[in-house]
Amino acid sequence: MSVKDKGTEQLIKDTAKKIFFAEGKLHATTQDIADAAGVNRTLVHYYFRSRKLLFEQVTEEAMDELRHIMSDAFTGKQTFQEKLKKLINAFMDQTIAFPYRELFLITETNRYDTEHADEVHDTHTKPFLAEIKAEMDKGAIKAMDPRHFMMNLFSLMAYPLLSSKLSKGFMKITDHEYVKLMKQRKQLIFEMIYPQ
Amino acid sequence: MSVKDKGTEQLIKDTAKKIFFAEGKLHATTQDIADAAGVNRTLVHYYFRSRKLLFEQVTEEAMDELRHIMSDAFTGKQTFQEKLKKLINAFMDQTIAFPYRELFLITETNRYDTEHADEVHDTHTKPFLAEIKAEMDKGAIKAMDPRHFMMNLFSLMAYPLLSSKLSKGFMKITDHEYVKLMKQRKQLIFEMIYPQ
DNA sequence: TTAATGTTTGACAATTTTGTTAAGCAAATG
DNA sequence: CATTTGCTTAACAAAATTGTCAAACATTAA
Repeated sequence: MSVKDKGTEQLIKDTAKKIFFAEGKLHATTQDIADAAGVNRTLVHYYFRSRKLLFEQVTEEAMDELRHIMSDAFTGKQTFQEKLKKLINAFMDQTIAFPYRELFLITETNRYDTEHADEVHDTHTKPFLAEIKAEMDKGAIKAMDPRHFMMNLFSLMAYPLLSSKLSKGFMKITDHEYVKLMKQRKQLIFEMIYPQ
Repeated sequence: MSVKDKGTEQLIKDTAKKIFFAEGKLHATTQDIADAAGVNRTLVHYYFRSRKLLFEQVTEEAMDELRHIMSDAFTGKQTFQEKLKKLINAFMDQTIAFPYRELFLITETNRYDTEHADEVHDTHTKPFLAEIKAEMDKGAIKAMDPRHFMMNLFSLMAYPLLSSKLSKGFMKITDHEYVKLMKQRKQLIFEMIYPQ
């Protein structure tokens, strides 16, 4: 099923996500989005009422996507090591496709001072933190505040893709080389986080 | 010398940096900046001609600040270990004060497709990468592409501060606790990067 | 076919943001 | 004291962006 076949509403939303999350153009106007989607700008208002509501919907769905990564990876009876690999694999794939998704969320939450869902913690994050703690007690990974562990993990996965333009400039890395480096990171991050 | 005493031009620039880099309000208008600085908006145009020129100046100075961190830390005859500590200390302090500085640079470079300074590499980054490589050859740190090492380092330093709102939400961390965690990271990052 | 329903469009209005101008003001220089 | 100079302001103009509306169009059901 192509992007076009999903109907105009979905097309507009997907195009907005592409512009925000993949291209990192956070200042895109409704006109920019309509143009990229190849539709009349009025349709943005027809389907979403206002620019703000489109943004809110996109933001909410992006938050959901983030939430689900952890619940997807950390359910089931696999070992911690296997779950961790699954998490790294899924998150990296998504972040390669949409490097600026979190950047969008951060700037949007800074824009208006919206507090975001609290129940997330209990359902998704808390079990994850508990498993980390258990793994530390076993001595499998270095003891530290599990929240530091989690921050380290997500930092190593997200930041290099978020800052690719800066990194390319500072380290003189070509686009081609950068892709190669990013592909190596799944394994590399696992080894840093979970030393053999 | 207080912020006010530096003259209006500097005051406007400093206020803009505070809004962009400290508060992460990337969509701030010239009116927002003028209000925060307590001056008439016309002064923004008087001193900087246009919004775009103010942004370019702020961007350029932020790039310079980033460049200097590495040259500052990596000149002199200290050991690699000492230089690394110096770098972590300086970068973390700056990032705690201005967590969104890089976020601003990333979105601005995404906005217009500006290529950024190449000579940076030779003067600052290349010697740093060479020292990393030497340290790996000595066996002091785990062997990998030195560029990965550098990415890891900056990821661990920058990302948790950049994403503090998301992290606080997902892990239910209070503002107070977050500050405490961030203060611990200087040491923690050094230990992750440079295992004893 | 006709009516009903949902979709798309262009023209227009409103709002927000940026940029310009001329005049006022204050310090300091002759 | 008069003048120059740089700084500041309010009022206005221009541009960019968002939002509205009625009419045209297409699709489906009666």
